[in-house]
Amino acid sequence: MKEIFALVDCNNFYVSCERVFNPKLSGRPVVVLSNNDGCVVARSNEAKALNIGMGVPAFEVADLIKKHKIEVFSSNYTLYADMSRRVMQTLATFTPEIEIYSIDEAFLNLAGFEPPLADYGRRIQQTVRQWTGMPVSIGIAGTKTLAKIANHLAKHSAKFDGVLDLCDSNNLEKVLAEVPLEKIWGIGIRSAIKLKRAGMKTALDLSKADISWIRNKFGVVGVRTVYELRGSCCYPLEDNPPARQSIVVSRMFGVPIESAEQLKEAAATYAARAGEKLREHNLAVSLQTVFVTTSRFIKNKYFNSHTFAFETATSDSTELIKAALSSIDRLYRKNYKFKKCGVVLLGLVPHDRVQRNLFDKTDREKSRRLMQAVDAVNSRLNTPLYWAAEGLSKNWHVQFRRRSKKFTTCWDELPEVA
DNA sequence: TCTGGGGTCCTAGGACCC
DNA sequence: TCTGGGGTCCTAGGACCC
Repeated sequence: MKEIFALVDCNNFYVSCERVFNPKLSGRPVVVLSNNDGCVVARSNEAKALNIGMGVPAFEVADLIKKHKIEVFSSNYTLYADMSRRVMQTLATFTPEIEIYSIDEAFLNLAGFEPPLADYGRRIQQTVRQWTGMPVSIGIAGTKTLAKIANHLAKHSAKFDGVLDLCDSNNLEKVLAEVPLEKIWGIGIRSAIKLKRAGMKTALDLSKADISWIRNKFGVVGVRTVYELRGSCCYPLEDNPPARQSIVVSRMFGVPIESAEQLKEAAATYAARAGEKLREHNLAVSLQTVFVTTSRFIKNKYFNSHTFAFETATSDSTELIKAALSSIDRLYRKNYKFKKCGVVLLGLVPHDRVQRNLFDKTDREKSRRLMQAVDAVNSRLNTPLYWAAEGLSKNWHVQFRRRSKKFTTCWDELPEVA
């Protein structure tokens, strides 16, 4: 059967999450900032209209924010993750064939559903709004790349009111001729520049490009994009997500770190968090890379990384922390202002398929029970257990000065009705 | 003064082997 | 001066995504 994809995408997701619990924000310009309140990562339509760019540093738009009384929030990942879960659960009531593509997007397979599919899309849209408060846009088409385009048009053109089905479009060429290259899924800034140099301007141009030329310039990824624009499906629905390849925990510091001790606290903190993620996914790790870096924007730059190989794959935070500390011993240099470090776990294997080393003397069962106990306690407490190596004061810690409450996940922070 | 975080896939090139 | 051919595996870096 021919594939039919619906891409459901939450509008301005982080901003919409804030608005669900703070209705006064509706109709007002709102932005949400990244960690340390560094960059703008979400904007309401009103903020976009005021020329607040995506990803711009907050200090660069400070004047605009003041002038237009823009509402500003720090990221509240706990709230956003919970809202995402609610939206995805709602979508799953419409079809079991769902691929959660990101925190705010999912592909649904609508093959076999009775047309007109736009009506069905509208029902999905209304249900999500009613059950979760989240506004979504829906694009429907025969390939994921075309569904992305449909979604983009649905969101930005008032006449579609948030839902567009390109399957029954008899003038697909006319639609594609309106889509600039940069808006195509898989075409980033580099590829767009190369394509423009070759005289192309729109998705229609790219869909008609010579395949061997594309293969030569953009590899198989480029070829797939062209076929997808032509309506041939190259990316099927992944409703059984493939095993994860890596786990990363990295953060910029609230203030620069100069001492080895504090750098170790940070590395230990991130290693512990990486260990939690590892166990959440029932994985063990065989390679751990730790990297440290100064700011990208200063003269005296330094970046370095070190990789530690575990003899036996592990998911024990104490082992990750120990390895991270030894990595910092090699990476630390005096007289640098470190701005960021990170822990990367690679070589992930399912926990129940770990190959024991012949000379491994560790009591794996004891370690597993300890980690289970720590995770169980931490899932219930607001002030979790942590390892001594993480340090007590953490004055380098990431800062969130304007964070909203955990409205949906913390009894002490429920919204109040006056 | 202040510039995010976490992922994926692909490719080219080197090491190594027969 | 001349200096195999082909395969595999690994890694770093590029490009992209949200």
